[in-house]
Amino acid sequence: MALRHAVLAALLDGELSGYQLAKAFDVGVANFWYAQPQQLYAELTRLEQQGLVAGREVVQESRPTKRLFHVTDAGLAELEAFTAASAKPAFVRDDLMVKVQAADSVDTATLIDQLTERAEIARARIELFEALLRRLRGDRGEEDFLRHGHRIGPYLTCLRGVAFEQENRDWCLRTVAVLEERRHTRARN
Amino acid sequence: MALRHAVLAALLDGELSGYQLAKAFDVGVANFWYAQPQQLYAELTRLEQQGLVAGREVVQESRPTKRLFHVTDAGLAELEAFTAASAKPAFVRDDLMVKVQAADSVDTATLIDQLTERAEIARARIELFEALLRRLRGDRGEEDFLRHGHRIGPYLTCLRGVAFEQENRDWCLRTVAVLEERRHTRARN
DNA sequence: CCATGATAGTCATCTTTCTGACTACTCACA
DNA sequence: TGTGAGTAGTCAGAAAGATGACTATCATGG
Repeated sequence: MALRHAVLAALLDGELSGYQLAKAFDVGVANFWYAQPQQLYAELTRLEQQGLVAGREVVQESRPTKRLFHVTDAGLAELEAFTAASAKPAFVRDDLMVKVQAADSVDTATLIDQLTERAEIARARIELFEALLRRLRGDRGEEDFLRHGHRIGPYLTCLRGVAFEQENRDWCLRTVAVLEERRHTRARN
Repeated sequence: MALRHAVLAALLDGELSGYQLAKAFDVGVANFWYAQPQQLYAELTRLEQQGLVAGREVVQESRPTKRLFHVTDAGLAELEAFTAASAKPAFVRDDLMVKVQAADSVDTATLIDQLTERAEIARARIELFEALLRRLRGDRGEEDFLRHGHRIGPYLTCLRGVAFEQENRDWCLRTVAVLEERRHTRARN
């Protein structure tokens, strides 16, 4: 039950509707959690029943009525308790890594294609995250922001997101290079 | 259904019993997949029923009888098909990141403790992975091994594991430094 | 002689996550 | 005039993953 905490943490940034939350999970939150909109709506319902978030209806003209949620005091207490509890080490689960693990037995060309595609995705995400970082720190320098800004949580996780994706991209490109060289070497024999 | 493919990929390294597989998932495979022993036994049973792996009993004296599994041709074909199918982008799911996202609202000291602990875990894993890399490449240099060695799959994924954990450790330490400086700054005001 | 830890594995069940298929309204564009 | 894209949300059920409680044997150390 950790999606609930990810939702709570995401809602700290201000009131959000389920729909907006889904958008958030596509960018900033994507650094450390991934979820479909349906899951988020379901989670919000549960959290509201338990009094950890509270929602209010906002009638809009020219758009459907939405419900904006915010974290309650009970929700904050829950987050606090969650933080105090020991976390199990992060784990990566990556289909692409499974494929590379089997690299010696499967088709190299397919693998190279997928690695290249992944490197491109990583590149795009780096740009996205860096734009988010610039937005979060405003006109301040990074050091200054981290020292004196408020709400540095999202900034810190985003920093990790950038580093992760850079590493991801570098590794993909390096792996492609290795596989390609081996392909050529073998072709010559 | 991706654990199945992780198991198949892990079994490419040679015949393994469920128990040995569980060990493998604690080290090399941990780079890209995590699973409990019970899940692995269950998965092996399913894979055997579907003819993707085959097992043989090995009676041992001084130890319980075990079953060693290897990937069948059908299993290889399955891996090939899996590789050809598009992979969904990797995602990280990390409790600790959720806590950092909420850093502005939760207890800083707890967070610092957990980040420090995580950095230490990362350090230990880096050592573990580097030892594995040395073992895999034997007395060859990395470049030479990657060019001419066989079974480079596990080596490549392990490289990523090292990079991931290094980045992990660096980020944890950097985050600790930031949080600590803020704590002191605030104490002064 | 007893406890502990490593080897080897099973069973049943519970949670959590993921997916597909829906409804409904508005706006812009062709 | 209707078609697609964006906003906003719901429901039911399938799939995947995690957990707790077990059984056995042998070796080692105290």
